[in-house]
Amino acid sequence: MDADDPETGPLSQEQYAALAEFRYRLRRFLAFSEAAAARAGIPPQQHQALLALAGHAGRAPPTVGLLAEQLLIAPHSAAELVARMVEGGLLTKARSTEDRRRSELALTPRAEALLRALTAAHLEELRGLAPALADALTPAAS
Amino acid sequence: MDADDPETGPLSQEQYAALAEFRYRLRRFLAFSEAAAARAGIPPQQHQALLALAGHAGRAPPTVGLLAEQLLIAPHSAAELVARMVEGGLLTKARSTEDRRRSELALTPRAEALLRALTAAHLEELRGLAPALADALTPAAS
DNA sequence: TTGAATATATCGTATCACGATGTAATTAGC
DNA sequence: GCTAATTACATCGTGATACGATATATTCAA
Repeated sequence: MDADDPETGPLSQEQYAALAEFRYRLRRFLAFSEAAAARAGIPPQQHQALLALAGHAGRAPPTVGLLAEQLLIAPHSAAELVARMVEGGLLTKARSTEDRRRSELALTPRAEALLRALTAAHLEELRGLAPALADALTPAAS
Repeated sequence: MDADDPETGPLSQEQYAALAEFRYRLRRFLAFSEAAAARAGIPPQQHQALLALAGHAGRAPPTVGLLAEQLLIAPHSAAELVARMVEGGLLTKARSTEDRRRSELALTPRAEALLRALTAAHLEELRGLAPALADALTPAAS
């Protein structure tokens, strides 16, 4: 643990405080996000899935594997997530005709409406948070 | 859901992509952090607890309730977390003499060493991440 | 002093991702 | 074109952790 030089710089109290502050702000943002998703009636991870899929639009049709990559979860966890979302009427899943191992995913109209409202709220929230986050970040890494 | 104007701005594809990118970078940072904690041999939440407590130093002695506030978890969840950390030799817990309902918390030497190494690694990681995060953030909220 | 509020603790539960494993489809090597 | 290896997704049982409900101890207010 203290194998590789725990004295890599004296690590001032200010640095602990700055990093703690940064993580606190991050938690607040994530809490805001989770609350917003909950108000919209979906689990936070499903919101993230919708955003990742929508953010990918324009490129190749998104698959279960792509979702796993974007959310940093195992492929079989993504498969379970997608199953829940299909059951919840947020996604449609269709075997790819080119590679029948793959399932191509698409947002339902309901999911698109949810994501639109959630994204607007998040952009609004970030407008206020961005400066504070940047501030907490810059002195920490200086 | 689409109760309050889902058309608050057309929400371009770029905005979805930018927000998705921001969240992806956030996930990568959090994944880095969790991996670093795991390498140090502690659960990520225990690392966050150590950081929150250390970042608070200089003010009144930290308590279970303060930890709950900083981590955005319920007081009784913080009590459970602290119990695990005391058992793991990371924290000491002592009833306050002023208000015997409170438990004052302190890091053990082992915890301080762990946190020192973890914080150094995180500041290093943030040095590289900060610009990218800021970039992903600014256009999103513009 | 009695009741309300505060701080922490305990117990059972639910969620969600994971590990291990399995199946179907595609590709590589020959 | 046939077998082996790889890729993509799926299923089942498990574990960690935060929560709700509740309880106890302590302090504060009137």
